[in-house]
Amino acid sequence: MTDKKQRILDSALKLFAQEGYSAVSTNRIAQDASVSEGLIFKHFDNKEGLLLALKEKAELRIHEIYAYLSEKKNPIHVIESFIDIPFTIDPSEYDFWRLQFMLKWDNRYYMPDKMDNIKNLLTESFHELNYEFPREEAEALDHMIESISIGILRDGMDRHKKQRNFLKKKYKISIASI
Amino acid sequence: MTDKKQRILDSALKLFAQEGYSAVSTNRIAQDASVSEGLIFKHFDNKEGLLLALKEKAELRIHEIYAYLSEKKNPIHVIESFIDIPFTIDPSEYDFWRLQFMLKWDNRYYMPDKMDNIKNLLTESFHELNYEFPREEAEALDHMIESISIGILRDGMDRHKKQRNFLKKKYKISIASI
DNA sequence: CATAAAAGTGAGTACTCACTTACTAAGTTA
DNA sequence: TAACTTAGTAAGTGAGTACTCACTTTTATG
Repeated sequence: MTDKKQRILDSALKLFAQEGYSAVSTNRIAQDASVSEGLIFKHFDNKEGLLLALKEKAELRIHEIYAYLSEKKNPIHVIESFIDIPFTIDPSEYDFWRLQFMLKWDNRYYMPDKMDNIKNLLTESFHELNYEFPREEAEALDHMIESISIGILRDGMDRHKKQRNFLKKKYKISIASI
Repeated sequence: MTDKKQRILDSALKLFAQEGYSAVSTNRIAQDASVSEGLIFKHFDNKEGLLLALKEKAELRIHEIYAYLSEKKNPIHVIESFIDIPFTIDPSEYDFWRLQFMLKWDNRYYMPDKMDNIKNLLTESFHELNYEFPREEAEALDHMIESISIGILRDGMDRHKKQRNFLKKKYKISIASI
């Protein structure tokens, strides 16, 4: 990965995440990255290639998260770590995740849930803890975390911090006060 | 509202919801509505005017929902009706709501939550029911309903039906089995 | 060092974009 | 019925679009 190729990806990610894929021209990406427009096509064939390159990274990251969760032995720890996910994203990665969430609305690039593995892990965990409806419990928690993630990506982490401890309390994970 | 003006709005809504605002040209809208392109600008000034017309409707609908919830006297009924919301949307309105959710990612058109009134109503309800953290409880439920709504808009209602009764059970609303 | 491949440029290309203009047809009202 | 407004059209407009191509510069390797 050359320096300029990386800069193209950085600029594309930033602009796509801020304004949407269709609203950003290859010209603007080139300018933002201080690179000739032609270079984009040398490296990524076409505009869509740029987007696909960004999506590949996302799949890797999701798999990393899954791997991290699945090595936990205690089901309580799986649930706790899952709740922690949106609160441990580094703000420098917000653009990256924002783009992934935006793409979920685009049928062309929406992949029917890569997160399913993680949901299964949660279901198992709730099952081990003898919850009555582990599948539904997992979906409910997943929904909350998805929605909290969206909130954080849209207006920062501060407004959502309270939810973290509240949820942990709800799932009887021992920690400090709310 | 003339027939052609309505057809322009219908086509714009459909195409914006399916492919995103920026990805749809006024030319395509005109063709889809079987209308001259110029007429769009006669009626709505510019492309953005089209979007704003669609957004106005959304604000009205959200207020209707709020009014409907706020006339419930029993807090249990407020919560139950809130859970019901995504399951009672008519599929013919999916495009309409899909567009609203998509626009939440667009800083230019995102209005810091028109849903706040509804969240306050939920908080009051949980308070009346003596929940320990009514505010957080309301946010959690709101998050779940938002995320379920997104799921329904993306891949239909069937996959999410179980969640409805599960949630009602969780909030001790008397109904049949899950 | 010679050479070939890869990285990078910038001026083009055909086409699409949102929007305008000049116009006609169909009401509506005085 | 004459004057005026509104609905509607078709053919533009210049700016911007994704992408190409002929070319130069840099980098790696035998």
